[in-house]
Amino acid sequence: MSPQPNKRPGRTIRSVQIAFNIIDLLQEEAGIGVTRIADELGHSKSTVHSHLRTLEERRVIVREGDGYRLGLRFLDVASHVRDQIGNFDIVQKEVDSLAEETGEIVQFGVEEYGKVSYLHKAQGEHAVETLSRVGTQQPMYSTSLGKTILAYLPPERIEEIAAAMEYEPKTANTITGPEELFEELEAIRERGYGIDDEENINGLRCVSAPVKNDETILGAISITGPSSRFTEDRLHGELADYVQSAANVIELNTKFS
Amino acid sequence: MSPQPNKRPGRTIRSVQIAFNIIDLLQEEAGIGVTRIADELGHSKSTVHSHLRTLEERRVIVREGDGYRLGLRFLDVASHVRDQIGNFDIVQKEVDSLAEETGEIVQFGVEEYGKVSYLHKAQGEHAVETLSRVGTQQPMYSTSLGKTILAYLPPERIEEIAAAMEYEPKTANTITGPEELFEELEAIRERGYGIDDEENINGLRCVSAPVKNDETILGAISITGPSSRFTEDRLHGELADYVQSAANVIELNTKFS
DNA sequence: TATATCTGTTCCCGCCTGGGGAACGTGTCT
DNA sequence: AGACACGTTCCCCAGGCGGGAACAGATATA
Repeated sequence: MSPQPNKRPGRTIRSVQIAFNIIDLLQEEAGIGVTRIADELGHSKSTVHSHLRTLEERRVIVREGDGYRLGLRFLDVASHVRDQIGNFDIVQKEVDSLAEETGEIVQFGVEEYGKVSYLHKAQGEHAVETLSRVGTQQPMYSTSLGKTILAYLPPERIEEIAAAMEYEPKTANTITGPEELFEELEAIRERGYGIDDEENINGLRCVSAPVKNDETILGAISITGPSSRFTEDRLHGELADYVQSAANVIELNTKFS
Repeated sequence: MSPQPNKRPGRTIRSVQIAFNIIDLLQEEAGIGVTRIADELGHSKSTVHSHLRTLEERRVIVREGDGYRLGLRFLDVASHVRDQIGNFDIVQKEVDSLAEETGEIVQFGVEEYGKVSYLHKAQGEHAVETLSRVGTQQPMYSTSLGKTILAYLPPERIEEIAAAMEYEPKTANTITGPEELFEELEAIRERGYGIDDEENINGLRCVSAPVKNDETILGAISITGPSSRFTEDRLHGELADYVQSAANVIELNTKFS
């Protein structure tokens, strides 16, 4: 469940861990009850019971029929989170319109904990289905969004993230080590946009452009599609132009906020 | 902070309460640190510290600069929550298009814990600003969404919710007691849509139509605007037609899911 | 109707965990 | 240097929490 390079441990609180295990479980599988949860997590029913009570009182979960699901409060929290990130409205608008214009998948991502998290995603009409989903994370070395954001982070942050990185080859083209990565980052900085040439998923290519506020990078915007439609030429030409101008629009609108 | 009619208490876990107090606090005010949180909640720094560690490990919160904010993981959770509710895509599409068509505020809400929670909201170009926000809750007796949903809940559920209700007069028109409420619900069932005639906020009127799946109500869709534009005639004519046909579209598309 | 077997709930006990105080380390203002 | 923020760590001890078991309904099986 957690083969990730563990963070500094410090002191961690068991009850809270249990509570979030329950939440995680309910996220994956809604509508289950006390007994099922207790089995799944290896706790006694009474323990789970008091946790459910607590979470219910907090409106974190809701009793529905005979089972629980996550509460709508999370929608509220999510909208607060988006607001905290920066001017989300502009990003959303720009992503949506680019998706409509091109018909492909357009995403906006930011760095969090050394990974890329998708803040918003829009799919045009002939968009391919991908597994990425708003809020989920992907590695930085195998995605164009990740590499592009990484390229513009402060050098010490790059080092820090790169040090904790575990290069898992997702396809034949995936970057497999730091040297290769640093070269790639340099290339991105030179040309101003990042490429994913079937490095994360076979058959898919992406281009992405950085969105900066002054000198600090906020995130990146990318467009994704099948290699058949995304030829080398289009990727470095038309498509790169698209994401770069979209990034510009966002930058201009965020500048004065 | 919690003047609501308390639920059945049972046993509740203190650490988890503290954890969510921290989350709530960070939702309201991002970027604060250990000391500030400790002061605000009346706990020792060490206590707060271990909680923050736990939450950070869980990716619930993120350290940013010198302070914490809620993590993007919430976006993921939120999208799961929406999926669990029903076919959210259709709802979203229908709400958006109705908002664009009419230029006003359109919302979709469901009942949770005896209140209305907004699942989605879209504002057309000359939409008024309202305080409602996705995920937040409003009382059922003073909103058209609430009354409409309530009208189509099973009778025993209506009783249950009505019993726990505290009628707070928000404007001169707010419903102030059960008799009045039940009459209103009956009227809604007869005409098939609900009205809010400045009962929640002065100067604002709404119409809403129920969205059902077979006999169970899923939620309701509403349109909101200033009384100047929302005359009696338009409300019961054109605007009622709008929400009802939108509700129909949603019903037809959800039916086979 | 009785029996069995699922649920969810409650009770109580004893261990251990989590909350608090205080000391420590570090950086940033005077 | 000093003073005062901040976050972090350490340790203690009480009481909170996890767990087992008993209890209460609801549903199924005979």
